Amino acid sequence: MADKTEQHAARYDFAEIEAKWQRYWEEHKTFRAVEDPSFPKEKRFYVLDMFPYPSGAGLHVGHPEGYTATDIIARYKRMKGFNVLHPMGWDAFGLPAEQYAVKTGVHPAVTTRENVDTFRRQLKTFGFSYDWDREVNTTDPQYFRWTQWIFLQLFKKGLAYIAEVPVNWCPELGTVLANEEVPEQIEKGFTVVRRPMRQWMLRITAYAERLLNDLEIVDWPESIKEMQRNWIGKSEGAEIDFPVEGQNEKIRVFTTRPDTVFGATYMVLAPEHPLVERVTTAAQRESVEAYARQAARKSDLERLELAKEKTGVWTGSFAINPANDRKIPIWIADYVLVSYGTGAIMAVPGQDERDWEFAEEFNLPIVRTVQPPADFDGKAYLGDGPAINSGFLDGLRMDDAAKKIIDWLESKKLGQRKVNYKLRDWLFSRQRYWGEPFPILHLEDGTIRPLDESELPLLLPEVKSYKPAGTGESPLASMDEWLYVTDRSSGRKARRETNTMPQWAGSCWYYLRFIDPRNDKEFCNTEKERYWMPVDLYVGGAEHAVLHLMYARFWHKVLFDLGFVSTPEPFMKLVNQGIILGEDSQKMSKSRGNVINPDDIIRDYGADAIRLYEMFMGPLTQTKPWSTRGVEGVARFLQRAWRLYIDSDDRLSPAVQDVEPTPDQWRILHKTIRKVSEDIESLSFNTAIAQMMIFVNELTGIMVRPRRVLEPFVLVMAPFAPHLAEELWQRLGHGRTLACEAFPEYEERWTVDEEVTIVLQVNGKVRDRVTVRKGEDGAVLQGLALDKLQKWTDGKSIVKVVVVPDKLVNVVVQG
RNA sequence: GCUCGGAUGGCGGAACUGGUAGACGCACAGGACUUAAAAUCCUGCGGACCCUUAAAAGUCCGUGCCGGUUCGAUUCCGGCUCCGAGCACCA
Repeated sequence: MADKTEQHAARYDFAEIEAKWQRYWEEHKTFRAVEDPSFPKEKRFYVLDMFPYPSGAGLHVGHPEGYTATDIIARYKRMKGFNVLHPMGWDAFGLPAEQYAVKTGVHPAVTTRENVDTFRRQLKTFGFSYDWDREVNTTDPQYFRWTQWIFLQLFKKGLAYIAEVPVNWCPELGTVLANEEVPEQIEKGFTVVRRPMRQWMLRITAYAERLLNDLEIVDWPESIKEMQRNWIGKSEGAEIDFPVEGQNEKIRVFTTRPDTVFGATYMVLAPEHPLVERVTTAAQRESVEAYARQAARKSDLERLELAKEKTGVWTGSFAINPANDRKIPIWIADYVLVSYGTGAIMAVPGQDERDWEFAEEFNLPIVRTVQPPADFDGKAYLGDGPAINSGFLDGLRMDDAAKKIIDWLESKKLGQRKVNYKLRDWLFSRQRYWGEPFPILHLEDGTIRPLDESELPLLLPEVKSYKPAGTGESPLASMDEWLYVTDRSSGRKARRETNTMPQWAGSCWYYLRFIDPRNDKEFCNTEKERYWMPVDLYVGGAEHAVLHLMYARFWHKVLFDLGFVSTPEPFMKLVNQGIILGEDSQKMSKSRGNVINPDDIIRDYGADAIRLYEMFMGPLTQTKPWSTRGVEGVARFLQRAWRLYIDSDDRLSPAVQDVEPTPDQWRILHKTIRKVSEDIESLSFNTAIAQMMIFVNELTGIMVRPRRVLEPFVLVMAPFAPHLAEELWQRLGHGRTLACEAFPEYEERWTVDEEVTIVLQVNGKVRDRVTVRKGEDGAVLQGLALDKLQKWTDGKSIVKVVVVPDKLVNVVVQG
């Protein structure tokens, strides 16, 4: 039975202790990172969180999940002798602050500052070991001058250009949206229409191949890599020219199956295709134009819903299939997209399901060019059977046929091999106020002059209204005194670019600014960059799988090509933390009323408890529901751990003694060190915590608790529950923070038990167990087993005995 | 439709390269302490059956479903079902 003092031990005062150590770390700058050259490259560790957008709602419990994981890693690595860079900052440009400004007239900078203060205060209450001296904010002119500077590098390299492109225009927001942003806004109830506008584009397509290939060299979740691969959408095939009958025009198509060209029985142009007008006959003009108008009006959403039905109109003219010189009709249909390939297809209904449906709908001929399997009863067959009805390709399989037809087309100058990507250039401008202004002047003659580096940062002007100008331009367009300037070099009048950059811009390179955040000569010092890069571990939500992670990789590669950074990829290892659901297992939302505020949890249970709980809930990468009962559980564990050391009178317990630990105590300690170290390395924090609980359970109730076991355990807990650990460390008589103490090493011999339980099976069923010393001879085990298992083997013949030392004996019998 | 994940007690989850399924925690039940409650501590806790005053012991079933490989399968293979995420007329 436990003694009286233990039963009535005082609760440890987490509020006081946590505040005390947070103050200590801040005053001593415990977690400041310095580029100390005495650390070899492999002993430097850059662990990064996806920095948050500081919303007005403050931190939710989802934020600290990833942040706690990286903090455990950061603290652990420091204790393992690494020089650790672990920074935090704010991705603070964005729509919410601007929309708030439109409503209230409060400058977004003011809102942003307030929100950042809240976020910072909240994060500090978790005791995260960030180097706060490196804090950055994307809306700080000293930050975005370098965002503008990088844009200038892109511009000079020809990777930024203005184009008249069909954009996704959102009238309610008064801005265009990137393709990637459209579904989200539609979901919110906004309308999005297609409309051509002059926009800044970034030539990300120039990097498509490298963005695809370099996925091989990063350690990312397969699902994220796959999403990026799909987004880039590489496909190999051929472009083929189809002459238009009776006109000096040809229609170029892209196909991944050039081997099926003999089966092309008609052609389809996207309604927006530039050749539509010229190939349309007078008789068909009216219906073609009506169809094109209707297609243009369809929103993406409608296209999605109507995806199943095939519609289209004949243009009245014909093309010539270059493979067999047959005359085939030219149609327009919205199932062909102007934005992919050449915006035109050769339709091969025999092999393509969509073409098959269309051909059936409009009674167009269908010719099979690939032999389907004998039992095939479907419609379009896309397979790799031998070619049929294909002239000189007959009998060849897909790959050979494709090669032969491409060679033939190339020799006749009718087509060539072609690689195509789904990836489009990045629409980079927004008609908003709260973003980085482009460092660009438009001269009267239409030429574009980039600002000089010395003219950066180009600040946002103060405006009277944050509303978009309504003309499709940003609010900046109404600020004449800002807008019109005299160009320094030419002395001519110039107008500033009124667009601002999208929110993604600042997050494309922030991980580099953390390396050298106060540098006013360069965006990042080259030597420091070489010191820290690449990011060793990057943790954040899966919602950034394609956008942020693709854009940042793109900018990084540009900077790499320009010699500004030393690694081809920025983020070597990526981990997506899972979403935390409400207690009702539903997504947390205000309307459901199931939102958990971390401030409340810290107030009631302490920062160490919420940290520990969020790590104990389950695997980091998994979606899992919140349980405040669960928080109570880990809070109880922390109390029990505390009471191993501290008595009810709040002093070091007399049970903590300088005595030699028993072998069992050595074993539980070393097993714990081992399990926790290995689990931290593999980010299996939940099982690491389970092991710490086992340790505490085993030592609870023991009257004499050796210091030589308790002290290392404090260090083991430290990455998870740093406040509690620091306090215990101090009370054990240590003068300074444990943050840089060496993490305990385990001794192999203490991680194995002397005795093991051997399972005795008959025909694979467990019948008995026996405890023997570890390493017991197999023959002895077999003898023991046969003896113990007689009851089940009597009267049967023993076919075989399987002996696995230290594990089991399985007796196989018959009869 | 395609791609990628996943499915284990009342719940969250554990299980090394095939070798004791259910660690750890939550909930629940019983008990100790208390005038009482809270807190704390101790014990039990997958299901069915058998037996018994009770307990122990025992038997069978059990990791989404069906089948296979194996002395032995949560783990490997084949085929399905359901759930989640992403993509979606990409030629």
